[in-house]
Amino acid sequence: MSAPPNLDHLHDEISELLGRHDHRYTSGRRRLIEVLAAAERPLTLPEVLERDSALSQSSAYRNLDVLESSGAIRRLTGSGDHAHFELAEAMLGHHHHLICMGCGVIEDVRLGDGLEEAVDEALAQAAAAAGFTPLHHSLDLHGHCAECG
Amino acid sequence: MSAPPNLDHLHDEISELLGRHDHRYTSGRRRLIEVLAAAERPLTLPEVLERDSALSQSSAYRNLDVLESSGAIRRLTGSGDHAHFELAEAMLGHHHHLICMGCGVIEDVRLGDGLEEAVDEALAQAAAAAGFTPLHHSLDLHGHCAECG
DNA sequence: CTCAGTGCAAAGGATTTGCATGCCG
DNA sequence: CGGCATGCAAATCCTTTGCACTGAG
Repeated sequence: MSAPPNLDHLHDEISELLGRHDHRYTSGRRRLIEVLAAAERPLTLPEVLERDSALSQSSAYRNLDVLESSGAIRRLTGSGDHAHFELAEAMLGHHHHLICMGCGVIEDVRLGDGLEEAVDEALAQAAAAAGFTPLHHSLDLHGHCAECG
Repeated sequence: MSAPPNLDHLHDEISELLGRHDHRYTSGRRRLIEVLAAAERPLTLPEVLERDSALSQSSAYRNLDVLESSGAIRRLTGSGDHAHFELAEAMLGHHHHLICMGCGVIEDVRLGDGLEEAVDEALAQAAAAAGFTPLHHSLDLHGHCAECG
């Protein structure tokens, strides 16, 4: 579950998503996906560039935008200066995040289905009362990682 | 509970918090607190300045930092370009947020105590397994507000 | 006096964009 | 060919900082 799916299948899925949005699955985009798929946690842009030095900053940002708007990846904000990127839940499955308030690192966690359902239901009610149309929820734990004590 | 506490009492509490951190409760800081207390939802810096034109941008940012580090207010990130600010939970009580993906507006919501406890317990277990020290959780619903359909 | 607080203007820094070129379909 | 994609450099824009000044104790 925490392991990424087969790479060939992953590329097929992404290709399909991009095609549906009239975008090409170019080599730069494929490299981004491979970096994210190989990572064990959400990465910042500098971390992505570190792991594949052939990527250029501006194209990487542009392609992460394209991948995000096509539903292939997810952008996480709120932890320090840099946004973090990870494969979308369609690929990784629904999960949440542990966010270190010291160094900003983010790790994935999964909770029980029962709890997820209870949360969704409670939020759906609150949303309805406020005139909101719910799309998805995020549930993060803020604290300190092992390194930051 | 969703109504802010009595203003005098609020100022006393903030004053106490600031004093504990060796900061003064100056008029600029008082004005910030009054704007946030009067708001029905978390505000961005431009929204704060709009509501009290006597505030200057840089001092407002500086004072919001001081207020945040003293535990008087909370900074919310991840919704659009601007951070949002609201009184800390010590003042407003524990709650969560509905975040509009269209216009970025944020509204407060409260969930049942039972659910909160279940969430905390599940997160505490996950955190322990990952070597994280949990401090607090955040639970947001992302969707579209009534305006953004 | 002393030192935190203030405000203006300028700097910082993550992210975005203009533009000329390259490449896929 | 035609238009999306790329990459460099420059621009944007929220936020922070330098510095000289003011005010409270």
